[in-house]
Amino acid sequence: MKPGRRQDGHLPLARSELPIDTVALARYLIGKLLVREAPEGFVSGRIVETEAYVVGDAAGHAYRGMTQRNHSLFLERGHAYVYLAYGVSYMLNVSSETPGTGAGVLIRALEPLDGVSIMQLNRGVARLRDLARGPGRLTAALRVDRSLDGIDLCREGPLWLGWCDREPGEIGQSVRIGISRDANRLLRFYLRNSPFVSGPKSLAEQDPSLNK
DNA sequence: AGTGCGATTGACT
DNA sequence: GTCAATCGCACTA
Repeated sequence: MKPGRRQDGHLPLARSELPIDTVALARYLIGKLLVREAPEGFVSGRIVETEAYVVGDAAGHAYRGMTQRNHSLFLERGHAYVYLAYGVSYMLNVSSETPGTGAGVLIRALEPLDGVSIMQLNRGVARLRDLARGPGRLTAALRVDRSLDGIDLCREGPLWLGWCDREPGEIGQSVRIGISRDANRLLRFYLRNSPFVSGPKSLAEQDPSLNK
């Protein structure tokens, strides 16, 4: 890579490299790139926080079977499932497991890399740390909405996953954020020491057995 | 047809 | 720290 120049020639992740298992995929995606090619320009970020919504998970949208909303969760791994949460924020998931099985990984936070000025415009916020820290914030920064639901994230297009040549760093684990069912499982993964991670990172959260 | 409830965020005390 | 906004969905009747 040439010094002083951003490397934009990223390659999409090969689907064959994606772990089929949802938890393994959630870990795997930490440190990878999320790339958005929009009319406004090229935007990318490094994934620093994910959550697994596994098979048989009462907190998962596929728990009660396939519906019109969640059918993308049942696609072959590496497809986008986008839905509107609280009528306010779009959530971006990567489908996992084998075709016909409903499970996925929620992307919860990005470290902004390319297109920072575009993200600032989309978010109406200037501070780098606040651009994509949170699942609803990152979709706003990247202009991800239901129109991107179901697209293949393993090939170049409006939204895709890419390789990152930087070392991921140490990965932390904790309970998931904002859910009430199946709430004690350690299915959230994040880059330790990253300021771009959402939510608390207390010891107690990382290990609920420390709670009194 | 009506109801309750979120995989959240931003504004405010 | 608390709380309202906001709407699509799943469920009941």
